[in-house]
Amino acid sequence: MKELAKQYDPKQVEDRIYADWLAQDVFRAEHREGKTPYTIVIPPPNVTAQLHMGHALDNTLQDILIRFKRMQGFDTLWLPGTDHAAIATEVKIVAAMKEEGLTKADLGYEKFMERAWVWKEKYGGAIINQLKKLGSSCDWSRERFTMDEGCSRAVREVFVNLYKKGLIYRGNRLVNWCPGCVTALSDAEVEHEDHDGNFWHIRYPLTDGTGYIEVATTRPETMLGDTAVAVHPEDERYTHLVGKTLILPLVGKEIPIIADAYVEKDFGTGAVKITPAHDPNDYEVGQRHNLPIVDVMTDTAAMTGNAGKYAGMDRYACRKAIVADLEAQGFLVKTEKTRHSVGHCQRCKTVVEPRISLQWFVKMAPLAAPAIEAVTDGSIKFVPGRFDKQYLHWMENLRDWCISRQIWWGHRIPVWYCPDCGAQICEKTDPAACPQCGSNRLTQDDDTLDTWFSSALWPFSTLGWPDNTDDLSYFYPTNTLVTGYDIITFWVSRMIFSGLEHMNEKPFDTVLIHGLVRDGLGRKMSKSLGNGVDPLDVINQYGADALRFALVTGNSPGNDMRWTEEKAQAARNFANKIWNAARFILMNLGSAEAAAPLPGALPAEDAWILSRLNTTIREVTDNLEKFELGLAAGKVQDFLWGEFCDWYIELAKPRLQGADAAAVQSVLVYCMRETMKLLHPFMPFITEEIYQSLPGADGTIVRADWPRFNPAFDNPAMERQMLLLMDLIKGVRSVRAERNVPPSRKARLLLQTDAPEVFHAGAPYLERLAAAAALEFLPTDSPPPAASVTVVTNAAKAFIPLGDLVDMQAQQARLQKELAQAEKFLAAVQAKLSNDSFISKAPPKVVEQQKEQERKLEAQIANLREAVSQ
RNA sequence: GGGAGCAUAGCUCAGCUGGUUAGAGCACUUGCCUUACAAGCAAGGGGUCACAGGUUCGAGCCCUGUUGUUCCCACCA
Repeated sequence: MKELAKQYDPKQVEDRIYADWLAQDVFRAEHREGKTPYTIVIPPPNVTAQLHMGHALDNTLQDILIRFKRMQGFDTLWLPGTDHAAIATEVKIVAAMKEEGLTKADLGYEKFMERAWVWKEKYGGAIINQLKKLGSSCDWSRERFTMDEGCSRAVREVFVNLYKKGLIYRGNRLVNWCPGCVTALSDAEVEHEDHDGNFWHIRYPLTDGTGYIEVATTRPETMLGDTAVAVHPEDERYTHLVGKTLILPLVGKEIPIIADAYVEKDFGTGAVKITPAHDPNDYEVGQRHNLPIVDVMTDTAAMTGNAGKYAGMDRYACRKAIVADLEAQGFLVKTEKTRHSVGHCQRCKTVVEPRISLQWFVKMAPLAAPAIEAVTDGSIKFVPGRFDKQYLHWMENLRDWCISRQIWWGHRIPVWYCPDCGAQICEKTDPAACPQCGSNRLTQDDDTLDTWFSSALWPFSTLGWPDNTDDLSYFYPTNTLVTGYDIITFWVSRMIFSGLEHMNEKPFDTVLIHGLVRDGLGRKMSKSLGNGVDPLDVINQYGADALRFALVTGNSPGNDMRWTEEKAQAARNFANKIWNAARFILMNLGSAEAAAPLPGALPAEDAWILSRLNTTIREVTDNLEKFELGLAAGKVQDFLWGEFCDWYIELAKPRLQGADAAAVQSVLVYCMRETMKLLHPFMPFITEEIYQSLPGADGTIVRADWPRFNPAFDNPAMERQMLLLMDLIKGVRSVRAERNVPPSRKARLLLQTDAPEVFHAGAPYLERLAAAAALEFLPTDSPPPAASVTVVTNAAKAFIPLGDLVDMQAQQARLQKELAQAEKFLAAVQAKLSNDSFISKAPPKVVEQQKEQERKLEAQIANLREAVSQ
């Protein structure tokens, strides 16, 4: 027998086992005759990301599912990869260049891209190794990258197809513009936040000198681009002024007063300055009234030449200057404090500026319709179901998707322009010359695509699409997508309409949504707060198994969780408990024959634990099928610790010295092995280590058969019988603890019972677990022994002669209290049973439970009454 | 302005389609180095399941309202 350490050390185990798995290639997906595929595509982390707790949770959940399905015999594929994360990555690269005093303009496109790829090679892949530390059983041979050759080809294919269907178009539109990243953004990439600001009331004089109109704005700098003032058509205060003109203060330009129902009469002054170039609503109003568009801001939010004397100023400096000038010239009526929503760039947090620019868009309405149907008709299910609403609400209110970005790191828009004839060419292969005029002076569009454009294709681009590969036909559609609720809009929704559009089939059937991992105070983990927990530190200190188990226990779909170190400690303690249980079993095996098959006729305790194991198998499997991973983890833990360790191993101890040692050994090994399988998806490393060391191990646990419910082991009668014994043991322990009797002080145990055979068989356990020096049976009608403590269960009365430790008065009080409680409970049970509507309406099973309860209580009360009167 | 979640023991949270006397971990109290484990064992204290109504034989769970809290969406300048 090999000597195992008393404490489990994950460091001695995890890396070695992971290396073994890779060496044996056990994660590789196969196409086997007669098997069913089960596929998960990883939400690709940003290629230069560092593993954080969100990744740890997301990937733990995926690994649990894929390991479970793999053991169930599916042809599993967990397809890994990374995302180029266009803006996020480019921001990092640009920041690093700045350290060297370089800008993108200094390098130019080609040199910048060279640098970017070098950067990607250098820093990309760290996250892949971190996923491996976590134990992720991805098929690494199929690892992909959103900008690799295949994914790029898929992007090109999709763009060209949509272009030719007229679903991609280019237009000069008002879009969200980030002056920090200097690019357009999609609506989804703008985060709105309430800010304190001012509401400036400004007087615009009428051209004819008969008065003025007062407007109010939170962004006075945009007035330089005003081309009208709008009022509500039915606002009596203003109707007589519609059609007249105003002089725009500071600018001196004449602008019309128009009527438009967009204006709310009761808000502000009821008159709105209209700046079509810098506000989405004003843009709409401008379109309706054919107003000119005056763009007053550059791509970095400085003022343009249109801003007159303010040209070149930053937007906020300009705001200050404008307010000062308005005040100085008497146009400023008043300044109110206000709180209003301000859009920020998701990546760099810069305040987003609505801006007119020439961008590419995807026409959403035709794509959204089938994507909505797929969820409403149930062919794609969110778990939990309430996320349907979030998804549908988003999908039903979509505006066209702005997909062009003015950055370089990404997929270049595959459109060429002919300077000679003005042709616009979009084909699957790069055009050498203009198909219309033959010009060879074609230039490609400078823009790149939104990073989500490529990740939207992830479930099929990674399987080889547009080629009809074996992987694509076998593994698509995928099965389960696991992700956080925070990217349903960015990613999940776009994968759904993309899959339906390009594959004619949904990309997955189930979307398992999880929440955020927050800190111990419930705050989001963030760099600025410095409250982030590094999963690698946790792995280093407690092990990957402990991290995984801590993340999954108590976690329910869709809900946020708080991370505290205590959770890791608890999980680590559990790992140690498992380790020691295994150590105990191995220490007691003696020889290898202990792997013998289970004996035919089983003693009560063996039948009991096998029945309990059996039930656990059924429940855990059921929970996993229903994506109740946290419940499943809890049940394995309860069985392993609370039943197998706390009871069965203790019961096994005396038997291991006796004649049926071999039988006990085989039950111990059997239970341990099956439990390791149940636990393997959650704690892959320690379960593999133990599985391998148990006799009879056949290869890796990764490919072991998932335990199945075995009707032959289902044994409620034996479970009931064991409960009688356990009740008595607990009762004896309780009274002894109450009197502070140390376990070393053994005492005789005298029993009065109608089921002596049960307790006779359990004698060794009573001696060991209830500190009984000897077990004796008294006739049921004999008087109690003197100076003894009395324990009452529904199956027995036990007397423990403890001499001077016995306090008869306290004992009477305790028994009276127990009796009162039992009687109260019985009364409640009998009230139900005497209620006709309960009998007639409650399911028979529930009625039977109550009757069983009544029988038990009556037996216990009878025993208690006797004990009290004795 | 619309929508959703959460509210259960001192703390963090489970509680699956309503069905025994509401659970776990941590913390706390007491006793144990019982030859797997002190990261352990045993025993124990601690909850009017936010509040108010309702449905039901039966409600932590379903319905209505209230309060508190978190989040998502939204073009009131």
